[in-house]
Amino acid sequence: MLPKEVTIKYIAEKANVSIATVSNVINDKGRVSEKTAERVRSVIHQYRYQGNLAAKNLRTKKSYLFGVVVSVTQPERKLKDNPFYWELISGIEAKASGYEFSIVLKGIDSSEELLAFINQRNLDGVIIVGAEENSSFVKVAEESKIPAVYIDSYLEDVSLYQVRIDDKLGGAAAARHLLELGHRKVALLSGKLTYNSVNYYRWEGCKEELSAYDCYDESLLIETDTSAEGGYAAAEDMIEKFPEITAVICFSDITALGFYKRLNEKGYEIPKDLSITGFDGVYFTNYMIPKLTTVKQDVSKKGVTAVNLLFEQIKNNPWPVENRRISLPVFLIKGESTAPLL
Amino acid sequence: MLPKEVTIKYIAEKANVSIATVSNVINDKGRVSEKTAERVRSVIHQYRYQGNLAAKNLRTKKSYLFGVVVSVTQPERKLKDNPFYWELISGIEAKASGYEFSIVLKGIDSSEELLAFINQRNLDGVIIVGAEENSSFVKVAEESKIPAVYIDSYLEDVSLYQVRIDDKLGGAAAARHLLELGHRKVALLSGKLTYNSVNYYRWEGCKEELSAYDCYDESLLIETDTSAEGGYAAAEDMIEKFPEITAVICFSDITALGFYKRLNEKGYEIPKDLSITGFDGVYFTNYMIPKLTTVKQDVSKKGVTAVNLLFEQIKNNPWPVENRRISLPVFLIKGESTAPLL
DNA sequence: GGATGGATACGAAACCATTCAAAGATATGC
DNA sequence: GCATATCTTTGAATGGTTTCGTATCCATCC
Repeated sequence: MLPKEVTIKYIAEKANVSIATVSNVINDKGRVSEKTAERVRSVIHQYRYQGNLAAKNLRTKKSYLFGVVVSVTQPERKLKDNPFYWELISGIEAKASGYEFSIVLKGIDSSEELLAFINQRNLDGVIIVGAEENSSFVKVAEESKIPAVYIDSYLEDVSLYQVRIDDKLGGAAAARHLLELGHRKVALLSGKLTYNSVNYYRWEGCKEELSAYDCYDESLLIETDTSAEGGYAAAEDMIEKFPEITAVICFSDITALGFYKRLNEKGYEIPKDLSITGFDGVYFTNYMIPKLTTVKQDVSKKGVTAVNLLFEQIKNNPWPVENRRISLPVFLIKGESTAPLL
Repeated sequence: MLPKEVTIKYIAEKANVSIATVSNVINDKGRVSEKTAERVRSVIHQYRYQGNLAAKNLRTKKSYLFGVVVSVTQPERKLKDNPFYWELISGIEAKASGYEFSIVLKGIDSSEELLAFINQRNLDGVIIVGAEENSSFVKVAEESKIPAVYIDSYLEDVSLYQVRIDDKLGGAAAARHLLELGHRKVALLSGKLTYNSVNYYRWEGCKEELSAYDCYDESLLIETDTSAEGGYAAAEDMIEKFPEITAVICFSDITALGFYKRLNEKGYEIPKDLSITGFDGVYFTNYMIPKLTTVKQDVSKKGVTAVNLLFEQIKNNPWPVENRRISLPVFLIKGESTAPLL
């Protein structure tokens, strides 16, 4: 005959010990004799006791939950249609599950929303994707003093934990690849190019590399939305205004996707008329026609790394500041969207 | 001078009322005079009091959290690389946020995992994506007696809340479209075709429509993985074994993506050599070249609807069983991947 | 003036776990 | 055999909220 709810108290009674002892057994506090512990464990098993997380949470102020915060598109409040996020979350989720943690996915609109989210939810930590230096998100997360890891941010505060890729090297790799193929008129298709953003460093890498060949041209730098629509729209402008360009470095695969489309509509052939490179190496790049040459990152690993960093903080195992920024490598994947300049 | 933690007790003291009164004000229980309520509210505001969710959760057994359960790929434990999921979750997240709920995203591997997840987390509800009739996931969710909504399931138990699209009609629409274009040798590229699955009904729709023209051919039904790889691999087989086919209905956009790729490699042209249709209408179909003809569903709305259904249950507002299955419409989007048979 | 009743405010229990100090039990050493 | 040290175990406090039943207040009416 099971009681309506099997609590620690119930287990204690059945095992003929105090509540405290049961708690000690569960949490492996070690001060319980093996004999007693065994008995308690068997009762726990018998009644399938599973601690009440809410009570535990209240007492210990730990929730075994952490937030994953991504910003949402403005008016419609939708998560951004970039498979990058899904791949990232896949990595995060897998790793977190291994630690008995669950993730709360939250699209955030404003810093107030973030603050309320963090404060109310008793989160044990938060992973913030793509916050920028001056963004209020960063301040909020810092002030609320919960363990945080920033993905794809370039924040100057060295005490913050950050995971990113070597964006600059990636940009440089794409540029070098095109330069080696003989291209000299290379356009850059960036997302919003704010200082210290992912796009900023990709741009820097490109710029340095192109400059080395003396062919960097500021007017060929286009900013657009990091979306397929953005790429599509940019293509329109670009090919009309700058007929001389022979290659385009897209700072995101998804803009490359849109770019392809518009180019195709206009009757351009890739890579014959124009060489294109992408960035990120999300799964669909393998299926683009022609296969996209792209700077690949291990997105899933990025998520895993962020979770690891979060746990180091949660376990109160602070790292020396010089190790708190982890930069993962990038790999240039040569597809068929780039060709030697004839 | 703020106390370390501003609790309801603290507010009560500052407002010169009892804890109970503060609680009543917060929860709009209405037995507080407007004068007192106003005073309490002002103190709450002054100290930026935000209730402690853990305590509230313990007391009320509500967590303002619900789970979104998707199954994971088997060995690597990764979320499936289909943008469909992300779009779905986008809808769910947006709607849930509006209700002050947060979503816990969980990749599930086994029914034990699901059970532990539901029991421990004090979830107020759970949305289960793509569970099949005989799946242990369904049993677990049913037994644990928490409000649940099934997305993309065909479960016979009429008491369960289910959201899906009219898969059969969608399949029929795709088939009819091709038939109208003159195609008679139409292959079907399905995902795992288990009874009462989404694929099953898409297949049924196709079958009936094709049969009406007396051209349904069982041997042209191919099962594959619902992934780009699956589509790619299937294309290989199909075009070699069945050179007579003139059109292919893919039961998922992502398989169509893989199919395109392989076709392209083999030198086939779409739609000249083969007409292709997809299913779901995820964002990238607009950017496929040629643009994919596909049976579109409003994925985001599907998520929103599921959340609504969940809330009806949470608010203990059970619906008559005949309204518990919501079937959303599908729309045939004519792209450029289908053409009249010459 | 006292009884009546509705509106308002409150005290205390309950939710379920963890934790700390202290008590109880057992073992050790002389 | 006794004092002391070491393990085990426990009672009680604690965390922050909701809720139920009761107490208080004040106005109204006879």
